[in-house]
Amino acid sequence: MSLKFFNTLTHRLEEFHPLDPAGKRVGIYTCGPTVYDFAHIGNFRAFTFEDLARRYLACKGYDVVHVMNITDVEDKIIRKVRETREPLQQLTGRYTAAFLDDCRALNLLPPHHVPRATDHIPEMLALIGALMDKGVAYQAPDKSVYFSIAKFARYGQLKKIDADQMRPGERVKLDEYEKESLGDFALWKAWDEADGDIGWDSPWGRGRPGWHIECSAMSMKYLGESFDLHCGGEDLVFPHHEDEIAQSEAATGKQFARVWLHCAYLLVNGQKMSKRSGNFFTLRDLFAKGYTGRELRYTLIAEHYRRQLNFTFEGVDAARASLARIDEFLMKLQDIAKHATPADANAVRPLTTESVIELTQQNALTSRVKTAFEKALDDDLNISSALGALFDFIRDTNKVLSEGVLLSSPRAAMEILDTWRRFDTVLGFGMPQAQEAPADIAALADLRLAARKAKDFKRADQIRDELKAKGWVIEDTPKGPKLKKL
RNA sequence: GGCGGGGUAGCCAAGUGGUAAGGCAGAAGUCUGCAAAACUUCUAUGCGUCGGUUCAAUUCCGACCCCCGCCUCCA
Repeated sequence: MSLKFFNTLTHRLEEFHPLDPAGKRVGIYTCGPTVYDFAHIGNFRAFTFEDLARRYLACKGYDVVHVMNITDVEDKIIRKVRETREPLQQLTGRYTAAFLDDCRALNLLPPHHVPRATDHIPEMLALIGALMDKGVAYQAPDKSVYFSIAKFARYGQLKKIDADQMRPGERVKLDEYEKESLGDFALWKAWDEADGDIGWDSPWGRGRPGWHIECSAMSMKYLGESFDLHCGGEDLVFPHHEDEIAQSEAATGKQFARVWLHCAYLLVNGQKMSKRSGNFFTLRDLFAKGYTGRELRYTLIAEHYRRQLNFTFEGVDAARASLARIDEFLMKLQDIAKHATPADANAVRPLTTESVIELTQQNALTSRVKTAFEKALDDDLNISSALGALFDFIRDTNKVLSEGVLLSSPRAAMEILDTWRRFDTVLGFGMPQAQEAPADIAALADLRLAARKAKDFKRADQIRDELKAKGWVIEDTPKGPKLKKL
């Protein structure tokens, strides 16, 4: 089956083929955070979607090299340094560490390279130099260096921008710049007093890099002048990615990234997140409300990346309930698999007629879900369809379980768990861990069992309530009572 | 003004020219001392509105309404 992605560059669904002639290595560059504050759940929607793309490529057998930058010098950072007087490196170091913590909480696979902008000033200067040499960049009277979009005929590949129809936003004061053309963007920003001691020497004077140049310099350094995938939020399409293409391709004469993937915005209660409307959340805010990284991961990943995701607490609660269903299912299987013998694990135990039937029945379900899962994700990461297939599988297998068929077959349970582990390399939800009850809890459970046997149900229910208050749920199964941590 | 995405049950959401996956929530039943979990059944004559094409449209075409995003440093 072939993997298809919706390429922003061509605006079409395209079959994915790596640049690598061997068809093996895939380079992905994802635009990382600007570390001047905690990242919010909207940021993490993008990072989670990129993680899914990366994991799926790996699942398909590609050798993925994932690069994500850390923007650690930029206007907002400089403003914060000025306001707080905290040294730049200390400030960005702190928020970088917080960001990486959050990534771990969401079970995002660490990128293979996490380059910081300030560590790559020489690479950026070299790129700017090349653009100056080619005559597509110029130094303006304000000493800043700009890229001249008029010199790059292909400008506007990602987004059809008609300069005459543009309505400049309100965030930029045009008269602050001395550019030749409105659309020109800064490659190097000349130092001014507000920058304080932040700045680097360059052939064009002291200053700091423009926003886009770091991504071009660092992606090409780690992935080569041409590479496979470049991802980010849809808000980066213009101007950020457009400008990256212009400056990279103008410098190298080669195609920059071949496939561009952009995820849609996350809204909160139907509106754009903003601190003013009180619907602005970081991961920390949600942890404080009792939600886990895993629950957020499910929430963020469960909606197709090109559709707007409306984040609501009802949505996270639904994610929690869905995960509980999955966990219940997996723990039931783990319980059965626990009784496996070494022979089961090595699959050399002679099969009984009964277990052959069980395995055959289960193999049919398993192969169906594998096919459906892959077919769904091959289709531009259609996660809804993939999860649908998974829940179909859970229902069908539960049915077999409730008929008592699988209960005696640790080997079948192990095989299902193996299949699930493979799905989970893509989903990253993790396998649930049944917790052993501590002695005092187990003792209470024994007391309850004794009460039940004596038909003292009032006492038994009392103990059940007591256990619940201590965070343990007791379930009576045909094999006896089972304790579960809440 | 330009460009783009979307409107499917209470909520989230997949999908197809042939009569609506899945999850959450809800109802009833089986099981249970009672529960829990699981299973079974039920919950959109309907897929924004109005036209058109077709044997047949939610799916194609046209018009319209509504929501959302981007249009210079926001993932």
